[in-house]
Amino acid sequence: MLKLSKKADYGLMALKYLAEHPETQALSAKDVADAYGIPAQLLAKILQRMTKTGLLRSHAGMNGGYALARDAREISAYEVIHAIDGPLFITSCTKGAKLCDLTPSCTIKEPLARVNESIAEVLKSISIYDLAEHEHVGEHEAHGLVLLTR
Amino acid sequence: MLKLSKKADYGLMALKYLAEHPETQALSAKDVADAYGIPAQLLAKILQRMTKTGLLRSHAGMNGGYALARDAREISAYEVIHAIDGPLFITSCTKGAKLCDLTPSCTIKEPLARVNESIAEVLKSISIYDLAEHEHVGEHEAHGLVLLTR
DNA sequence: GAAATGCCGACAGAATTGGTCGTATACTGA
DNA sequence: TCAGTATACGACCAATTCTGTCGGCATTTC
Repeated sequence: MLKLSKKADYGLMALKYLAEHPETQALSAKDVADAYGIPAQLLAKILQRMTKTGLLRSHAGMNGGYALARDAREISAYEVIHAIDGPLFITSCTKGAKLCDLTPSCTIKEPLARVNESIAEVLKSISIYDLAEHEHVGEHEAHGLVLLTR
Repeated sequence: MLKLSKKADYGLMALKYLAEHPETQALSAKDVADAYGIPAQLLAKILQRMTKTGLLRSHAGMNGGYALARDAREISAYEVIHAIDGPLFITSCTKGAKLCDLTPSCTIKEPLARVNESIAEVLKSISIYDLAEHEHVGEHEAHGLVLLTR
């Protein structure tokens, strides 16, 4: 429970991969899928989703593919997850429309909404850049991450 | 995505309810289920789970039921969720046994594990007591929660 | 011993997620 | 302008997970 969907995982992996290959103009869905052994068509759909929400730029045709729409530092894990899995988040009674049908049950919701916020904050504080490996500087970067997310 | 299971929700609600009725010796699964309109048998199983992990004390027979095993302040949301939904947590490739079967894919895991930690910390910082309503002192308590979970 | 309750495993139905297929559209280069 | 490589997108099937139910048993009280 409380785990990311595979799609979100794939999405994060893909962005990470793109972030690690800034030299290339664009990478096709297949390129990335092959790199990680992800079903190509599925990943394609995921990338398309992210394109629609402005995280990626796409280009059809030969040598086409996807590229980050912004600097990896400017794309948060939160955005990725949100783009792929929708509005998201804790507390199964997704508020918005009507409350938890039955009874004034969900008195729990309100406090949990705060937990929600906290988690969102954590995810927002992580960027794709943080996920990517930066040529063995890893030692230090990793340390930074610890502080970031603590 | 990333939402609590209904079971976890139910569990939290039930504990909250118990915390709000400290005067009674024990409340039966049915009592609680009726109070919130939750399927009684399902809730029963959930309460049993929590009993096994030591969050609740149970007592069979007439006027039996469940009661918190400790002060509400000493039971965290984390414990509840953990008891109900198992070991839990982010990153779909549940590490433990083998890694993500395919390729050295999950280079993402490591950084996400930290996110995981952060979320766990947040959940650990919330107690059942925080969820319960304390006779209109609410204003202040709620404020405290905000700070807590920032 | 009967009623109320907890305990537990098995299982069925529902919902969600993961993954595939087919087709249309766009771009590139020869 | 044609062939090949890509993305775009909707429909759909398959697999898994989650929710909820049932049945039988154990324990306690009256």
